Amino acid sequence: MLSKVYDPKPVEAKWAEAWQAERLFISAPNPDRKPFVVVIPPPNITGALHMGHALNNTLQDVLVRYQRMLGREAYWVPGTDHGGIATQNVMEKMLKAEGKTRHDLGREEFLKRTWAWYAECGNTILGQLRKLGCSLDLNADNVRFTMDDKRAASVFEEFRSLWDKKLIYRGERMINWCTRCGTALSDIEVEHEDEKSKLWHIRYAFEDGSGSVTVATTRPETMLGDTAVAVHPEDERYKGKTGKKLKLPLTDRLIPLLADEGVEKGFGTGAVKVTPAHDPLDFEIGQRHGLENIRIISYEGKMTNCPEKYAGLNVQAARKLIVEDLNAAGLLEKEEHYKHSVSKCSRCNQHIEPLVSEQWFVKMKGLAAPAAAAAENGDVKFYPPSWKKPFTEWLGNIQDWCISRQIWWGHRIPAWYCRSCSGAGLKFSDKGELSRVSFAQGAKPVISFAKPAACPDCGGTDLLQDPDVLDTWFSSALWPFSVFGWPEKTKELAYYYPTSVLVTGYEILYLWVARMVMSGIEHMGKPPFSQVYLHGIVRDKHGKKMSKSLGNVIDPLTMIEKYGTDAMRFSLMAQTLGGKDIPFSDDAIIGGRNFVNKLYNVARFLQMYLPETPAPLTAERPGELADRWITERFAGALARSKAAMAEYDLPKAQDALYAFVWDELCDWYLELAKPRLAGPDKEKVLGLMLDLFTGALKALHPFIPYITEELYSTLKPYLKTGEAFLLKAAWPEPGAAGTGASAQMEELMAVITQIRAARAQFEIPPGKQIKVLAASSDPAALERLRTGAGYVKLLAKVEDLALGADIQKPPRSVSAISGQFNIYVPMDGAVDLEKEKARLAKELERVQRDSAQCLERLRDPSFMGHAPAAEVEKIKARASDTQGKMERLTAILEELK
RNA sequence: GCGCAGUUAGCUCAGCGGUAGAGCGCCUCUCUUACACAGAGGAUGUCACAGGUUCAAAUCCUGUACUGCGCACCA
Repeated sequence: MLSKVYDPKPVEAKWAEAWQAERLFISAPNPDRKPFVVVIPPPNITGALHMGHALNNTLQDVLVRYQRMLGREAYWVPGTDHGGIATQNVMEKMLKAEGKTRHDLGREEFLKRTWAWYAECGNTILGQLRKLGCSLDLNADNVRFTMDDKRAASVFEEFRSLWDKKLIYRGERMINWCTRCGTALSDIEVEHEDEKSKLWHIRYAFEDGSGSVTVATTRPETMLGDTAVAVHPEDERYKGKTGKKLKLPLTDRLIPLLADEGVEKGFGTGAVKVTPAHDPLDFEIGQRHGLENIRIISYEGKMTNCPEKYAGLNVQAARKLIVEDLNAAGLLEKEEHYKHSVSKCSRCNQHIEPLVSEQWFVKMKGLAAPAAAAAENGDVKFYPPSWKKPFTEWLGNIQDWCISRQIWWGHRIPAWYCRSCSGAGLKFSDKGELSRVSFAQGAKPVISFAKPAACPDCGGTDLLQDPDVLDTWFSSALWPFSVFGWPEKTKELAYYYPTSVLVTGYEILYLWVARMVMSGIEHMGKPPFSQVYLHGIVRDKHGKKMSKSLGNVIDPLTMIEKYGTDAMRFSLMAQTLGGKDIPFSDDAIIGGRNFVNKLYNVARFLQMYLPETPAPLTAERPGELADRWITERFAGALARSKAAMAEYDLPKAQDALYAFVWDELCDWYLELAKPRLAGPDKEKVLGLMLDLFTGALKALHPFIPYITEELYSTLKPYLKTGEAFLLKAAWPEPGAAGTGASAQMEELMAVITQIRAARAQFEIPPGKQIKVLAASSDPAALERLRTGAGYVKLLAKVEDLALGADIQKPPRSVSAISGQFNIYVPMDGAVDLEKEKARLAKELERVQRDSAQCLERLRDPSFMGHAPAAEVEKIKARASDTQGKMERLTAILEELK
């Protein structure tokens, strides 16, 4: 006999291995079948998988396994993402531990190391996906990487084609600069956070001595780059003063006071200092008035282009010193506490410096419009649907996308410059490497994947590649078709594109999903998927975001080690609803583990009765009430589960099966079957149990693949037909329901429950066989109970069940009411009369309340006049039912007096 | 500031017009040869608040309050 408790570890390892070795998850174009395609959101190669990955990949796996069992040509395409800044940061952290920076290594050596890291980390991630039970073919020939050769070809094609269409351009714009990461970022890689700060009021005096203007600012240090002060054109306070010059404090520069609609009259003093090089609004004002952009903060975050005193200071230090100097000069009018929103780098949490810089951009408006239309007209559908609006609104307000990053790890921008023709447009580092490019100062690009043999203008051969790399999302945007070899016209691309559903967290809806939709339409002519399933974030049990600093991180691998993969998957699926965030804890997993153990024990139970030498059982099936009932219940559970799957309601789909197995198959049917397994019906009953249980295993397989595959493999030899692997089996078809067995069975179940309750409350020892009497004035009901007497005797431990229309309550007995029946349980000794009275009185009260409610409604003319007939009938039936119960209860209570 | 979600049993959440539900936790009994990772029984709720619609509201509408999340140039 097997152990009482299931040990998932060896079982999960065995099947994970077998599935990969047999290559059961590989797919090939098959014109006879409809494909079901999912591309994995490729995990960044930044370390181990976390709980979010566990959720994301389990969701996909459930969908893919389910569709595979429904007969679709299922293909879930695996891969990893090079992860741009995120990965570079990981590398830099490791270097820091060695006391080095990437500059100590140089670009080439740094990239060599990162590729080595990719080999290591990429494999770790694939191993972890395998552990999660993902039905991904993880053999090397099937795994993609966003920076492998084929994907590099896709990225180049994307760049070239957008460049040719003039959708990629280079220009000087306000961008978000992270001084820690040392690169530009796109707008959506910036997070906003409220921060306590101060609002400083600074006085700028007019050149002509006619007083002054006071500006309010949260960033006094940027005043060194001011090129104007602006007020609203209709602000009375500044009537006649605009156009005059102001003396910029701490410098010898003069700046104009000008009028601009962008200034809000109500805020502060109504006058705003204008620093076009370091503030987005100021940049716009500057553009409108032709102001000069004076960059006083360097890419390193240090003061520059300013009086020597401040040069080289970091922003914080400069702020402190400047405030002191202004105060000393009597120009600081006041300082107030102020809370405002600051920009932070989503990768390293450092403050972002907005600054003007020449970068590569993609023009987005024209790309966004068809993507928004696809969402509007339903070509791309969202689950939950509430994401459609934010999606289309974001596309509607889209800004151009800054795609160049001043880092090393990534797809290098395929632009080359001739050293002699580009002249002053090329800037070099101390080491003589090309460090920055300026088209404004004369750099001329040649777009090419490989180094061009010669400069098309002068024929020179000294060409240098652009030092920047592309935003990591630039390659991710192509993922649903680059994985199939685009721009090559492969047969995979033709068969699998567009994919079926994209499953991802809502936090990358704009960063990734929107861009995939745009590039899919642009390059393939169709959106890359028709459905988007957006899930929430896995949080700790209190709903807090998991983070290393809070110490509340739950590691999926630890959970798997402790409870098994199936248990973790089960509990994740039980909680992921409506795209909401998921509070997760050890406690939550235990329910999953217990269920897996329950299944395991059902199999153990069956094995006790199955012959030792496996052979298919008889094809005959039993047909008594319990058999018809359980068959009907299974059909219902399958139907509910299937319907829920169609709506992406995975918890409901799973729960329907869970409830069937536990509450019906185990708690009732299996108990009822026990004696029959020792009798002549043994093989037929066993056959039905095997049908139902293996059916449930199939239906549950997408959720808990390991235990179901394992149990199926042990039971398969007893089945007439069986597939080699459960995962290749067909998902069971719901059979017919509504044979009437349920109502009849439930009547008996209610009687059993009543007897059990009486036993428990009057402390009749659980093992003791008792005598029970049941009376009813309804002969048909009595007949039904007579037929089902065996069930009652078995499950309520009754050795003698007396039935009759005129049965009287025996003295020293406990009473209960169930449906049509008065049930009496004679007691050995004296009955605690007070307890019995209290129990019945409580029941009477409940019935009375119900009855009164029904009668009141039936007396209410507006109810009778308005409610649908069916509803009225229902209430009438309830009224008569409760009336009967009341009378019977009252009679019993009367007798007890 | 604008928008979107949420507010139901101690906890996590279902239910979304016709008698308040599940899982976990809690209490009582039971190690009955599938399972104590179990079985049987039990307790627990002005369904955030205020209005409205309706014969009937946890469920629909309006508003308020909190909570969370997006978006936003208020210096």
